[in-house]
Amino acid sequence: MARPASVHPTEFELEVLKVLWESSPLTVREIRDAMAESGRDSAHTTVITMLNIMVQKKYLKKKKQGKGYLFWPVVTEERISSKMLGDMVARVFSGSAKSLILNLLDGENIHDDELKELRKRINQKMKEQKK
Amino acid sequence: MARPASVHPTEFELEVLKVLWESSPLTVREIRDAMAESGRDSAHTTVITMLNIMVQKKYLKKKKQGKGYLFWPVVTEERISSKMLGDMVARVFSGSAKSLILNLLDGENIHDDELKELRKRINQKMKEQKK
DNA sequence: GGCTTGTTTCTAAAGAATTAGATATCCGCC
DNA sequence: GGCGGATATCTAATTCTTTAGAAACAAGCC
Repeated sequence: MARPASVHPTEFELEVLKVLWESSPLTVREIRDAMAESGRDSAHTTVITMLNIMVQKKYLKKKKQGKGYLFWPVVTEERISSKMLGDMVARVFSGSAKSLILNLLDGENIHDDELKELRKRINQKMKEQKK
Repeated sequence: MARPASVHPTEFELEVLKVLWESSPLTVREIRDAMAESGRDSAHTTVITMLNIMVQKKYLKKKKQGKGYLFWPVVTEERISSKMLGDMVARVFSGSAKSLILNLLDGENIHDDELKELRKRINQKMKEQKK
């Protein structure tokens, strides 16, 4: 009878993960600083709170080191990205990955050389599926 | 000092929108029933509450008709989809639409004829950009 | 030992999302 | 005009997310 927990990392959690995917393990201070760099300047205690929640949710692990703790991710970027993307395909695009891609192609987001790369990858994929 | 409002339609709101994009305008009862069909069976008053919130948020408009109201969307599916997708590209894929698409292609989500269609669309796009 | 500095734990506040009951209102019908 | 059924409004409870202060604790230094 209330709001359900998000199945994906929340906004804050995703930012933490991005920092740690870049380099880990890190201390709270290092994480805090990296997040402040990219615009999210939270209090030290806030970051600790969130990190502990993320350990609870099994996104991270921590280990005592000296005064404080070191944190590192136990989920991969690929896995999280795929899950979030899959969810969006299902929920927003009624299960059609194709229509999602068409939507992107209609935007102005993709460079010429990137298009070339995508076409190559599609051809490859088609060959594989032939087998 | 609290959670910021979502810039996108929430889970519930998206389900309402999907119903109304399919066919509109509809009464509360019709919306409620359609949502129950697809698995979300809420109380009548819950649906009313959410619909009014959505009118406030400018997702819908309503108009008196007989006893009750008729509701219809004032945002298009394309617009909402693009926004949500753009947000995901930015937040999850660091701004690279290409890497999002590659992620999808690596899955097992796309049929052969769909791949063909995508390739066609990419070729088209490349021609356009040449100009 | 006690102070400083940096850290964590405890606690709780506030807004957002979701839920829905109790109550009020409207409209057609007898 | 009043009753019954359908509808809407008001109100509030619950949980999640985000925030961070106050207090506790650890470690090195004088």
